[in-house]
Amino acid sequence: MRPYQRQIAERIAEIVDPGDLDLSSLFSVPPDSTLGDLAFPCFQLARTLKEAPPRIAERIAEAAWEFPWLAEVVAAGPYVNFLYDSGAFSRDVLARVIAAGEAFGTSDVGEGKTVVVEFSSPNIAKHLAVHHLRSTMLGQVMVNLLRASGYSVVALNHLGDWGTNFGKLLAAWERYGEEEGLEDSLIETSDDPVALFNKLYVRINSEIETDPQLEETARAWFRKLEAGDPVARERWQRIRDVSWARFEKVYKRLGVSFDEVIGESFYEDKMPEIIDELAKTGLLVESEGAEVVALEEEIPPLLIRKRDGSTLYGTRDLASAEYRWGRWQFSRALYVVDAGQGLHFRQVFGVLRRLGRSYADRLEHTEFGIMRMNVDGQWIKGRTRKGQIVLLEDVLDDATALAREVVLRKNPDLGDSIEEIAEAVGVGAVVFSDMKARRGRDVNFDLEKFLSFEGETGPYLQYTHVRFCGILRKSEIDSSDHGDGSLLVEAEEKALLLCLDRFDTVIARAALEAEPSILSQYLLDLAGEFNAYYAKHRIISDDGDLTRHRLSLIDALRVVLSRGLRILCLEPLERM
RNA sequence: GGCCCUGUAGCUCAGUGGAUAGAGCACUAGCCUCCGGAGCUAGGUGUCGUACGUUCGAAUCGUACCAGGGUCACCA
Repeated sequence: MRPYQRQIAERIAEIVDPGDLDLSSLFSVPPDSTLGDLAFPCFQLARTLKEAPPRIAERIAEAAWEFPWLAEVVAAGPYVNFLYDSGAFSRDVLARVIAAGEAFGTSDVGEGKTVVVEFSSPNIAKHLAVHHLRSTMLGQVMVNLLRASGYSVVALNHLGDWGTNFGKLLAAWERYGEEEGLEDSLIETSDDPVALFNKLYVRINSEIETDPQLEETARAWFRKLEAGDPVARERWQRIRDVSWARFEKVYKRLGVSFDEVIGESFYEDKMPEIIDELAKTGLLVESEGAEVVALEEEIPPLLIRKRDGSTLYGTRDLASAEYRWGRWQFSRALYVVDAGQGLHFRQVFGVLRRLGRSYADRLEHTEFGIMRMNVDGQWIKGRTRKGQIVLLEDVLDDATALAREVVLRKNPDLGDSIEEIAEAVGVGAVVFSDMKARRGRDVNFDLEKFLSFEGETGPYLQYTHVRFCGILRKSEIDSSDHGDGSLLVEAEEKALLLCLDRFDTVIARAALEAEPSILSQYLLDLAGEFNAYYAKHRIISDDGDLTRHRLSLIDALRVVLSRGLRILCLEPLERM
């Protein structure tokens, strides 16, 4: 809690006896800034004190308040409103921001704790598509938020590199690889080897429909892969390598990186152990020829082994949870996976709970809404098979091209840096539009909206940052000569300082709730407040003292916006 | 049908049980002698899906219902 609020809560506790009521959780913000900066509603106290709220409010307001930073304490009906002294408040907030510098907003609540965040997790032999954007960016931003809160974080990519479909791919490779241009020696040097794999996959799927025999060939190839057959293994490894190389290019553009890339294949030899345990404890039961673990009444059992004895991805998720716990002893483990898998995770977590795993309650499915594609005017859930897949790279390219056009029009003399700026603005627009709404909401993939640069958008935030930089540059006053803020008494300045004051709690809440939009909304708020202020007041004026104090505010705003943008994987620019 | 999620302005969405529910987009009218107009200001709309309940107080919590979406065993 912020210092002012804590001190006020303590003082109230001296004036009236709160019993076991936690006063600090009761504060709110007055609906109108002219009423005050902090409000204390007396309803809860009325219950314990058996006294009317307005009377309590009066008693509190009339008591002695001797904090130098407090200008006014007034009772307003059942509320007590506190008005900070503008000069003192400004000085205190700015001093905290300047002292912390780029570290402002960070905390140590997570110190000594580890959080594992599984996100992105694309399938190899395919391209990253727009629908991967959500898991990828939400996950990376959660990682950034948690790190800002002092947690040690493991950013984990649970690569989809295993399954019977690779049997199909290997069968296709053997059958018509050469004829499709997949000459062995050329794979690594090909422009787009992943596209070749895609073609093979599509082709064998359509051929399987007319020739069911081929299905058996594919299964045979997968068995070879499982058994460690050198040819199968080598080809699979190459598919994995070229796919990863391709992913990394996109990840780099998005500011995404991983500490660990552990594919599903990794858990192949780790499943028997947990299956044995399930069998020994009697949880594993036979059902319709398959082996399952029953769960509570309202959710269906988790399928552990198919009729043919092979495992499923649920089995792999059990093994991966065991592995992660053993290796990291996490205090939280997040699965950044779409909401369509809600049942699956409830089943997996449920099985671990039935096994008595202490860590089961630390697993969180931080789900997000699906991305819908517009097909003939209808918003539908994207399907890879129908070929309407939109490549993530293409979206980023479109965004960058459009950004380049706009930047060039608005600011033609940026020289060589135009390419970098266009990339930052374009990608920023796409990323931010995905971070803006609560993660649980479904999003319609509307390219026009993704590429919008006006209103509540990424470029708007970047533009605001550019303004900060422009002012600081133009003033030619060194930051060591900035004022302490005690001259900042305008209402708009108070609003901005209250905004700055909130930053650390915003980060903390966003990390706790694994909800990037809390930060996005906050930054929009900050930028909006600033732009209104900027239109109304001059920062650099003839009044040298006032100028120096206002520059101090601008510098603090720049620090916070820059840090917030970085956490959201947007680049804070100096010019655009 | 069971379970999960979502219903707030024409559209997209904010809204930690507290005072008169807010932004952006779209539409209209303004604002560059002056820190970057990707901006700002002013215009107006709401049975907060419906009903009942809990509470001093409900968009927020509970129950039921309505509507939309997701999901329900041998894919991941």
